[in-house]
Amino acid sequence: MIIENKNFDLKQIAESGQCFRMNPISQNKYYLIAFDRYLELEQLEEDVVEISCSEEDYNKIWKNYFHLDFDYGSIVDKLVSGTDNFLKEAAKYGKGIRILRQDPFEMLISFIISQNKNIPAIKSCIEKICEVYGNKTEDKTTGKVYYTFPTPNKLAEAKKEDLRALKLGYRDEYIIEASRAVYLGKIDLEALKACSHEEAVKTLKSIKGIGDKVANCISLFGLHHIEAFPIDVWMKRVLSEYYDNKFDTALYQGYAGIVQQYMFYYIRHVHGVNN
DNA sequence: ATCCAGGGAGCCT
DNA sequence: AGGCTCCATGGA
Repeated sequence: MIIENKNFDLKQIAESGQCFRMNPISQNKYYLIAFDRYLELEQLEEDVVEISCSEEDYNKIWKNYFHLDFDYGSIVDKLVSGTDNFLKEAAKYGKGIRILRQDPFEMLISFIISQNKNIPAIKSCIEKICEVYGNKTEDKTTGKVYYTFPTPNKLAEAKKEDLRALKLGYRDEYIIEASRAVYLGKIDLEALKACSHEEAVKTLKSIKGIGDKVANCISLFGLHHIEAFPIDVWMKRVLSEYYDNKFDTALYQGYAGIVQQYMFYYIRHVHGVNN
């Protein structure tokens, strides 16, 4: 079905570093694996996207997933007409980005894997985990075969040596411990959606292998706390090169995570990163 | 070949 | 609170 929505750009979303299983098929066309489902999307024109799903699934799942009921335009307008020159350019450049509502457990594991890796390496590790611990599935609409993201149970039972064989490095025990915490109910990810961002970060950081940055990414991309503000090497670069390390997130109270995504996406572009 | 990546734990001031 | 060092590995 065809979706018309402003500030909805597949390329920008796929390259924004928040999702690791959305990749190009051809020019303007992407596939996405999320919630055990496979989806194809094509950017027909600016603000017009064709999605390979029924209207029912769109309303039930994907509208929510892409945060399409939220007005990004007013935030972009505010930044573009504001006094912060870096944000002015950043918002202009990434105005089609949306913060996805992704599966919390998938984000938990994905961002544990992400530490000290570049995005292509993260993607490759995640695909390997899915191939070994996920379910092989065939999409009825397109006939494409894909692997779902593993359940907490499956990863909780994984052996350290087996994960190490997938080249996850020292993150193997972090993954197993985090999966056990979720499987055993010590960490209730659904409950963390309902509580505050600060409380969620505090709880996530109690898991070994999760520090401030990863916790903020999980909070932003998995729990949809859009006030989260993850600071990675790219954001450190922005904050020191453009703000003398004095950026005030309080100016963007309640939606700092969206501002963060514009900054992250733009600074990588400025430095010529192409993945 | 060398550097670096959507970092964090452990240890030291 | 802030600064080291080490960690395992692949992409650029």
